[in-house]
Amino acid sequence: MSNALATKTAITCENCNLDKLCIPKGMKRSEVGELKLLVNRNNIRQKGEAIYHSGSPFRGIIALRSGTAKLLSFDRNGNEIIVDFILPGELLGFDGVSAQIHNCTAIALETVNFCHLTSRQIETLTLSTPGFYQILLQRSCNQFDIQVEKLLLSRRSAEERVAAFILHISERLKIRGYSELEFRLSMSREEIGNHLGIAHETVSRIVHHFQSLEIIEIKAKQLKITNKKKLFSFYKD
Amino acid sequence: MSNALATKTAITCENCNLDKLCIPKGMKRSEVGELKLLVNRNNIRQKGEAIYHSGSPFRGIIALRSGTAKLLSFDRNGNEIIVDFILPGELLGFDGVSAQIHNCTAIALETVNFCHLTSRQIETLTLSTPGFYQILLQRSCNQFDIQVEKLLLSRRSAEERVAAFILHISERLKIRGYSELEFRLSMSREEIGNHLGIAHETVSRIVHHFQSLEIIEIKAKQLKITNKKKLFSFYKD
DNA sequence: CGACGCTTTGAGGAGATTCAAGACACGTGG
DNA sequence: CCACGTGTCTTGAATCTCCTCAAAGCGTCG
Repeated sequence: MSNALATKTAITCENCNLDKLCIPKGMKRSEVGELKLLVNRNNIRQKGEAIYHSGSPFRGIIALRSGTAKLLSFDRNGNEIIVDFILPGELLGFDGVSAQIHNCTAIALETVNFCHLTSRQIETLTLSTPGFYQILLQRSCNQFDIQVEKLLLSRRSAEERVAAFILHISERLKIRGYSELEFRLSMSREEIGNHLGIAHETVSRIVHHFQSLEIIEIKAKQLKITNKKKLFSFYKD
Repeated sequence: MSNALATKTAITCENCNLDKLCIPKGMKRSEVGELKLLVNRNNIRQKGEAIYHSGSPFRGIIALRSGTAKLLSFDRNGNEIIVDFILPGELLGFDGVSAQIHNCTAIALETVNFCHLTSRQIETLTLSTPGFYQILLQRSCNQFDIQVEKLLLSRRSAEERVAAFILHISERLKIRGYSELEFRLSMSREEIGNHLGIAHETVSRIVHHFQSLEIIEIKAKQLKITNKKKLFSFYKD
């Protein structure tokens, strides 16, 4: 059992990120059952398979129930640029809303299981749940805040970026109820570097450096944060 | 007359960016008059004055009628990081939608005149204009596409970034009906560098380099693109 | 067990930064 | 209208961070 994430019960409507769009904002708990019926569950993709492709028509929002994915675009030379990693319980597909055509490609980093809320189903929800659209709007404007956060990060040193990366993953896993101090990094060094805008060799060197400072323990993809405070000081100092 | 922008008639509801939110998407031309009555026009800020501050409550969307502004955040040391420049006819304020608190500060780079569509007025429009919310959603998800564009740009050389910066400004001015080949850069080299993530000395050197290649002519803040094709090749090759 | 891909480690080099100093532009007041 | 001062812009030189290239180590999976 190498994948710590897989040991937890799969994400359901009640604990997936979509709940933030339903339960707290006017949608009654009883209605969540309705949502359950609405949503297409148990879609599977194997490692390396695409969930959707850049250029394909937008078909709705996706929620990862288990597994991890990468969201990527391509530069003018056709090299992939990893825009984000999507962790279990997180949402995917907003890159298709604006133009109704996906701007990015989503690829499974390991076997993933996901729900699919189609455009039509979103319409249904909009009608039955007043405020649903407003929530979608807030959620997507949230992208703006995230964008600013990423901009700030892009100005910082390679070391600070790696520290921030580990802390962000940790925080996001924690929110969904996973262990925040010990988890598996499903992505390669190459993919981490790509996402952070640094060479994979640099990632390797920094991870090694953090280990020698006894901030983390890392063996292959399994990561353990042993001194979160110190790691955080790398990011915030 | 040093400011080429000021020579054009001021932006009105009919040619401001907001029109994209109304006319093409279900709002009849006749209703635009209604919008005119709704909107608070002729707000003024002098150079250096804030339009809104980070941390202040969201009060609605703003459309610049004339003048230029910068949208900024602060890093952990309190240094400003310029998230974007806002040109005449463009919209401002989406950084406050998600949390209902502004995430950024907007400051006039020269005297600006702007319209203000308050949250309440947005509500009114939502009720009277079906699909208005959907359009706002698309507009804000558009942020996602822009974010990807910026991510790609952040991976490129300083020279490519400056080329892209000039071309982007040119394109945005063109869309609003201004000259695309000759315009005034209201922001300082320092501010350009800040925005692009490079030192202001580097901006200076690159601008000088482009001049020596006869791609642009620049005198103080006045810019003329003399070889757009070549400039574009710097960006896309 | 062997092959392949991923990761680590080292050496050298390129691009951009930082620091420093001088040129220029602009607005102010005499 | 010009002299002056301040802030912006330019230019040069030294330095640094991170990249690229290269090769070896390690793990994983057929």
